[in-house]
Amino acid sequence: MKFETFKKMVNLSKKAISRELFLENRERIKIKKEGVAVKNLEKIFEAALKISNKKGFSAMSLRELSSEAGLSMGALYTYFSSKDELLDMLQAMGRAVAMRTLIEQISDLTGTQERLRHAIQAHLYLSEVMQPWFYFAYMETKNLNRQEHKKAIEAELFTEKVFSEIIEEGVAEGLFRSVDTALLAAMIKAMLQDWYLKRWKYRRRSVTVEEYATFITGFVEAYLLASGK
Amino acid sequence: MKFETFKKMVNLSKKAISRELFLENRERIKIKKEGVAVKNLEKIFEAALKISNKKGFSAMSLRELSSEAGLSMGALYTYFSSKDELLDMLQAMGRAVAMRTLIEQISDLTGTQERLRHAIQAHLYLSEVMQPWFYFAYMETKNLNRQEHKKAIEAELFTEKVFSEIIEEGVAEGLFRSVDTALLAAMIKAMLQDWYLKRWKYRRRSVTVEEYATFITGFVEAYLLASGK
DNA sequence: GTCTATATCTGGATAGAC
DNA sequence: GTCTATCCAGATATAGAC
Repeated sequence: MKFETFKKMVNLSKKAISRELFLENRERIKIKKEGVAVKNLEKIFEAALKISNKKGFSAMSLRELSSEAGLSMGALYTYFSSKDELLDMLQAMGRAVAMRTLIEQISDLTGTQERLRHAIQAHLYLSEVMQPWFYFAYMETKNLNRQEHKKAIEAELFTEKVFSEIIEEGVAEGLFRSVDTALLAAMIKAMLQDWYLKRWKYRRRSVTVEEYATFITGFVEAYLLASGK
Repeated sequence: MKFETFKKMVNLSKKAISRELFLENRERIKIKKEGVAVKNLEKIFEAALKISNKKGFSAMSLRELSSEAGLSMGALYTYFSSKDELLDMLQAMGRAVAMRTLIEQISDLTGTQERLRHAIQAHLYLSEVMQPWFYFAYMETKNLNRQEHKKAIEAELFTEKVFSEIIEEGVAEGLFRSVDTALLAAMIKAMLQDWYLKRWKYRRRSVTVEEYATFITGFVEAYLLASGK
């Protein structure tokens, strides 16, 4: 699948993401009209990621956020009741969208090798569509409260498990040679994360997300299909 | 080489690192007696990394640093003249120690495959000895001023180049098959970085740094030595 | 629903005693 | 060299007008 096809398929426009955010947090948001709320959340969300990814969430002042989002300080506080709550909202919302999309993408596929390729591709494409959020989530994990931090770790281990299970299946089938599946899955994760953590590098070198996906797939398969040793 | 042997060889005790820090910044530090300065810098350095790695440098208050380091606010300011300068000092110092050690380690080795293995191992072992600094440097890069930021990028690309040059050499010799060396080198970097960025994961799984080094070496060699495709 | 104005507190930084 | 006390800018958060 081409990246553009994927993008249309998952249909993760900024507005769609903001609507998710609104619905997920209906109880704590004071605004009642969905249209207004979604429009403003979209602005807050985008502005918060932009500033945080430049200087870190804790260094972002709410004045700055207010000016970047085009809303007053007072208005901001009708969408969340503290800066920490904003952090949790951003984190929880993005994670919910990402996890749901991933699960949708990786189910209903047959053939071990096909599934491995597709899982790698889906992870990469998704992190490309939601790049600012993925970068943010990675960099701010340590600033979350205990509960949210735990969920972030679980999400990392869950997506890793997607890979280790496919690999184990391939080993059981005799398709792949026997390897340390946990370590290999961790390495796949690390490589997938590099794509959104070091965008400057790959952009500078004009590497497309498709090329990157193809490279990783080839790299991993060479290891799994290697003859001896 | 075993990790413990490496550790003794490079002799990077905390005190040694602090002495470097003192010598590198002699002009901006007001304290004249080397003994006093090194002892306190050691405390400041360790405390700053500890707090920053927990909550981020910008969220660390100097009062907190002062209490963790066991020095008053006033005393802190005889070692640096602003919080930003402290950030730059930490960054510059660690980078200088790391780069020098790496260059020492990777020179004077013959045999392409041997050099590749050794480079991977040296990077990992070094990041293990200086783990708090490596984690800090990665997470705080975006908060550096333009000049320091540029140097951090250069250091990343320099170490990447170490790998791509060895690989290119191997390809020229006909030892390795022809691959995208830039991408492969970037992937090696990403995997090496995961070791110090996600220590919790590898500790939880009781993976030793030697095992990790062996795994990556095998992974990369399988790709470089793969037959067809 | 949104704004402006303001209360309150915490942070970085420094002066001056010892 | 180090400490305590203090200044003041800038932060989060809220009150009340519109």
